[in-house]
Amino acid sequence: MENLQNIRIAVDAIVFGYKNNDLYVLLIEQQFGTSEKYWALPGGLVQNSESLSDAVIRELHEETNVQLTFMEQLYTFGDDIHRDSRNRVISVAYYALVDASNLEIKADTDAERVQWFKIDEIPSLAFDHNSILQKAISRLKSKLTYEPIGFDLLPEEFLFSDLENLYCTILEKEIDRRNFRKKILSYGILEETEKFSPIKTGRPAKLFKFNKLKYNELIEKGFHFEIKFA
Amino acid sequence: MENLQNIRIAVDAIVFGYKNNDLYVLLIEQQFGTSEKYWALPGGLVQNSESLSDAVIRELHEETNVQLTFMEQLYTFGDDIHRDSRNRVISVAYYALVDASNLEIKADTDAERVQWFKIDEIPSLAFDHNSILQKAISRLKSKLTYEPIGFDLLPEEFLFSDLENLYCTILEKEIDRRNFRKKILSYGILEETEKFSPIKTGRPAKLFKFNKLKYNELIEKGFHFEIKFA
DNA sequence: TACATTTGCGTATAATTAACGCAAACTACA
DNA sequence: TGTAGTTTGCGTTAATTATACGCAAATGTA
Repeated sequence: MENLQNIRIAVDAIVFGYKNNDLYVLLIEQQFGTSEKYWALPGGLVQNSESLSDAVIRELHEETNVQLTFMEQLYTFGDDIHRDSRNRVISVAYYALVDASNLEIKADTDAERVQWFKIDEIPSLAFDHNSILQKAISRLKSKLTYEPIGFDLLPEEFLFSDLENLYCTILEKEIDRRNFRKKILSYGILEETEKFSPIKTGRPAKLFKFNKLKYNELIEKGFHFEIKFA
Repeated sequence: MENLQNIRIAVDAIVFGYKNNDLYVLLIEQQFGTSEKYWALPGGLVQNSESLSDAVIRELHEETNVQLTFMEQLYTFGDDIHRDSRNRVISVAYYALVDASNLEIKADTDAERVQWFKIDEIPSLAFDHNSILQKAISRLKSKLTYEPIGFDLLPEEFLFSDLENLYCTILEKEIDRRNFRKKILSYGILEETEKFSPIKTGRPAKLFKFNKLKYNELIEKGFHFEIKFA
């Protein structure tokens, strides 16, 4: 009377990068059959003896060579039982961040292309990947407001104006530069470096670092990071 | 060269109820082998042609007869590949709320007992269900502060003091009764009824209703529900 | 030297949160 | 019938936080 379960389980990754004041996502080109090609989120089936997060790491390593700075489970997509037309596949989606400022992705092979896409220039993707991506974007937006994950999209040392632009572009909001700076600095989670920006226009700007240790200490004491805008 | 995937996929449900100023969770007793019995979260394997959320509803219906007022995916547990000692099972956990104020759960059979447990009197559960439950509790706590799901734990018509107690007990915080009332009322998402509480002590209290329509209208306009305490 | 540009610090005002006072409306009981 | 006990419902004030700006400092460039 045992009714054998015939459901496959996959992982998919939404990898975000921030570069030149724009948010990007990493896509790969997949071949279906002999002619059809589709851009899709990197991912694939989970192996029998690897954890879900290991599966994501492995798939990303096979298909790209990005260095993740943050990764978190997003959602499990399994309500549309025909999301993959060939078999029933349930997908556990993870979203991740990288410092894309100076990043080379794996060279293209004939079989597979890998490419950064601007968030507002996403093509029609395979399966339900467009809606998965939408969910990831909305999670990224809200997470950005209550956890300091913006730093994971920036280089180790960054300008205040970069951080500010990151928030503006991703959250698609105007923001008062001076109040933003005041607020972030008041938290005491940034460290000033001795270095200055190499940019040659306007007053030279200090480079800052995110002090994760200090942040964790504060969290212990009940601190709560929050960035809100009107 | 196809390596057949041998992973099962299950759903588990964390059902919360609020009764007599205490938070409860619904557990069932499972039999392992001939003698071992363990309390566990309701749940089971997903069928080939049902969606994940349908699977949760079905399992809950088979094992209990609770009427859900809210349900949402919590997390997918699949990093510990030995979480079930018999097979590799990945579990998609959902948490749900019910109005437990006047609720009969399904009568016990010999095979299976169903019971409400106070949140601070949870026994040692099967598999990794204790840690799943912990994650659900912490999600419930944070969700309570930024979405009006507290009403889903109360009867249709409730006293302000009930709502207040619900927040106090679940969040384990003191809270100024008067400021809490002021804040909630200022949102304009509650409706006063003509009725009064049947409680015979102190000044008679009005019964209130949550106006979900009004709430949704406000959300459209950019409203954001939030309850914070020191 | 004047100008454009961007950084970094400050201040005034509005809005919100936190802390508390107290009368009203009931029951219970002497 | 009146007094004590209890809970509700509405208020006021002080402290804190958010918002909206002003402006000088430090560079490169014309």
